[in-house]
Amino acid sequence: MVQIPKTPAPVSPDPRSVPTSADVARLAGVSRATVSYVLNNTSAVRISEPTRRRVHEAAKELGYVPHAAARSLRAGHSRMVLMPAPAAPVGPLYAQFLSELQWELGRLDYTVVQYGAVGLRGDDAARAWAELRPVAVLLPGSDLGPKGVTVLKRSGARAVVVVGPEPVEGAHALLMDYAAVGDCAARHLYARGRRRIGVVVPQEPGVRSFSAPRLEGVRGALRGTDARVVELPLAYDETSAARLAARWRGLGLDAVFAYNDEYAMLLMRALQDEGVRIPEDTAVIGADDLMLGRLLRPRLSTVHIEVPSGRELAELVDRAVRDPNAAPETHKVLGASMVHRDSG
Amino acid sequence: MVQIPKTPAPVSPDPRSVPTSADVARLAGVSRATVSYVLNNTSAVRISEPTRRRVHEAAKELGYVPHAAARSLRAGHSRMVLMPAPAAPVGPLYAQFLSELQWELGRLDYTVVQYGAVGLRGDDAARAWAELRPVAVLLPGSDLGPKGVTVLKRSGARAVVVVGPEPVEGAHALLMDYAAVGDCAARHLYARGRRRIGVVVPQEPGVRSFSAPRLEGVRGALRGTDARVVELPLAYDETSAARLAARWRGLGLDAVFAYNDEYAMLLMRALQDEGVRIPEDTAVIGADDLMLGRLLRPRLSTVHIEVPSGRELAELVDRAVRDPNAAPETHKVLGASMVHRDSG
DNA sequence: TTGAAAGCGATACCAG
DNA sequence: CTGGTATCGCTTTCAA
Repeated sequence: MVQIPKTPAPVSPDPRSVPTSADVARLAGVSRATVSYVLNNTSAVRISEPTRRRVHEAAKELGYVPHAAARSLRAGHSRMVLMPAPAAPVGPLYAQFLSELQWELGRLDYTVVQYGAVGLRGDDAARAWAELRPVAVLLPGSDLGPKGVTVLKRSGARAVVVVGPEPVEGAHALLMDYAAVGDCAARHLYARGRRRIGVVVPQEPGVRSFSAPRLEGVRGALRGTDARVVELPLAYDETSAARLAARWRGLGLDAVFAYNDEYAMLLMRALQDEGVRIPEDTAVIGADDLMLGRLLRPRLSTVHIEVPSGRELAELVDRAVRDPNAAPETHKVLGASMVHRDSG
Repeated sequence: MVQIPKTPAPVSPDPRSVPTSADVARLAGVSRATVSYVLNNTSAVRISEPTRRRVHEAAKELGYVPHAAARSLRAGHSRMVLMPAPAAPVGPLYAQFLSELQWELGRLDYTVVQYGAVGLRGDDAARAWAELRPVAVLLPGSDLGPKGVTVLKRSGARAVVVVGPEPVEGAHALLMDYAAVGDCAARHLYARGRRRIGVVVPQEPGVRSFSAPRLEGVRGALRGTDARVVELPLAYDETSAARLAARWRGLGLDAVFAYNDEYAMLLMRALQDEGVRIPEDTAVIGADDLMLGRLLRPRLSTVHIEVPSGRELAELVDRAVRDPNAAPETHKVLGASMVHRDSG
């Protein structure tokens, strides 16, 4: 049987197809190996200058771009750091943290990839992430169990880092102790003589994991005292705020901790419209220390949250990648401190 | 010459190495092909039920996860939609748009990947993106020339879509006509008798490409009239705002268009502290129609910007991927409309 | 119904 | 200094 040539000798390569290193080699009149050496500046081998030029020119002429998948398949590893993309829009604090992190990891020669896997939860999500064979996985919020961590590690991830309220077996952790935020606010209010304290809990889904610990922090700080805590569900719209404000006097509260500065502003406005004096009748406290709060009148007292620095996390990732067998580190990274202004 | 066996018969496979489909095949006592058939539910081939079970069990036992790179290398394509991750934190409007987009593309079975390539600009960035061989590339802001588009297309991207102020040769475009925002504000102010109009231009780098067209829109709308336009650089901090407010009366302005609601709030607060009455002495107008503006007193007039729906963009991407040869579509997606409240 | 084998594109070893 | 070639993990014909 006549042997059919593998490549039907495309004298003029189809311009519609993606050029490979073989195409470059052909055009430059060298082997694929040489192309690889030249384009990667491999120092172990010395290629003559004329050859280098021919290769570079051929690559440019064809518009050659190496194929990342092929490369990392061959190499057996990549420098991809994977993060699940947040499902819902997140606040300015997180956005700030994220871009800092990207920058810092970029400096360490990692590539940050935010992977939008909607609709996948827990271990399914872990499997989807593992398919990409990232060298490290960063999990803000961490809706992942120890099993998910195992899946990721078995698939080659040298570091799994959760950034969230609680540690996960087997993973490094940057512990955001949100309860401390509530604790901080509660102590402040208590010290200033407030005894009937409302805590705003956003009704929006998805922030539950942030708001619940804050509420618990307040409860914990006031347990065993003569202060009372009332949970106040609030949606982020004017109507909801107005409704809450309308029944304010009936609630008999002398202070409110409002989850964050944005909810604080919403509620404070509604209370003022209702004739409630702040801070005389009711003290109002926010969290996150946004610019916003400084611009309100009265100026908003707030809990300043020290988010982990992108640099800190980037370095943790790098350490973990270099020594995957080290015991998981757990850092508490959330300093909460009261910024006392005028509202309470 | 004695043939050395390729695989040195690892009877008990190293548990530290990542399991492959070959490991699954070995454990299940079948061939790799069978494993692939079973795990992908290939309908063209019928595999006996006992075999299926053995394969599934083996896969689970090993914690097998397929290798995305290998798969897409073999397949010659992927369903990855790539977006450069924003270098600087972005506003709530964009964040909202982004998560909607992710959801909609997910429904169409694409995977959205935000790629954080810091420090790369223009064509270098395009090359870095092209290495991932995405099926489509989405470019918010579009600091990319036609050459970059060519690179992406030659590397197999079936759709390149810019979402920004101006179209790019060869790419689909969702045109955000930011000049219309300035135009809208200017006409409104002019109609209400304002003639000496300030335009706040953020000093922060990175928003230049958004602020410049807004300023131009104002200029364009007032060209040939008796109104005067003054550019007002402003950094997003209280000091800068106070400094600007201090020299306000000297400027002799009767209106200001403040880039967006956040800058508007910052400036408005500083002006009020300086005793400038709003809107009597100076009208203040923002943009973006954030919740924020409704809560200020006076309520902030603002330009509502209709951002493209994630759905719209997702469908454009899908159309383009299905028919890559169709002429690039260009849509104007930015409706700007005045929301008149109390501040001007 | 299952298995053997050919590649996808890039790299690195080993000859020449 | 340069060229074959085996290999990474997976899919998919083609044969058995």
